[in-house]
Amino acid sequence: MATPLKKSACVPTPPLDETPDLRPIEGPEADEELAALAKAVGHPARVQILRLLVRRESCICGDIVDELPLAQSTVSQHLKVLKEAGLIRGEIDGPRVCYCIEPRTLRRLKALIGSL
Amino acid sequence: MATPLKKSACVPTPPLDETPDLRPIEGPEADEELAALAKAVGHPARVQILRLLVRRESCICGDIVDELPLAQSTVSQHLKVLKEAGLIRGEIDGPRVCYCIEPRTLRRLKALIGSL
DNA sequence: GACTGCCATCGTAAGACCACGATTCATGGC
DNA sequence: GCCATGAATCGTGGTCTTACGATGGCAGTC
Repeated sequence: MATPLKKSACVPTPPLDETPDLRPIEGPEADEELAALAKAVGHPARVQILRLLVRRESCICGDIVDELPLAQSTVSQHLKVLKEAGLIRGEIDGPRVCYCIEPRTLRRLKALIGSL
Repeated sequence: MATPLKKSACVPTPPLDETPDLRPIEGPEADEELAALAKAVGHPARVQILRLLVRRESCICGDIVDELPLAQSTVSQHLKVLKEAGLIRGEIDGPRVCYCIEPRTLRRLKALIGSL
């Protein structure tokens, strides 16, 4: 069940990309959703991580640790928060893990913010 | 120095509205700013408050307390968070206080989110 | 002046967040 | 099999939220 890919680019960005979101842009559930996403973005380190991942459209891994002035465990926690919010995705690439933006969720966040 | 307005609509929305933002959309300061704004939005009650204030383009006051299932003091705290983030403004209108959206900051938030 | 209503603030208790070092787990190379 | 490496998780403090009731201040009203 191994990925037959070279370890160079580690899965740039997943298949689905343009399917529209069917969920409502407002209402109680949308409020909860927006709050959860905003909370995940509500820390400078996580904003930096998101920026890093957006900039390099392909994904990186523990280079994030080198870019941030934080301990490895702390960065890992921030990554977990972002992953649980659905804003990023982590894929195992051999010994390391590569993270990339989940464009669908990011678009969702923009739509929700835009509805304000 | 009293406002010569009837107490019906309590200052719809302030003068300046269309002046463009000169601050950069990314960089360390922008990251901090986005994180602070997102953190302020990162609670369902505050999202609801923002929605309320956007919906009624004029501002309301303690009606917010009636709309939310929270104690008056809790709502007041949430209002304080939003005010300190610069997302809303509170003006004294006789015995009550009227809150309204600060459109400039809201636009700033949208721009920052949009830069992701 | 006394009273009422509206709102902010204080004080407090429970829980969440943030950061770190230490540990554990998985993978690939030897 | 054994070791190195990259990453997640654990455990621990310190700080920040969140919620509430209680208290305090201020603008109008009587």
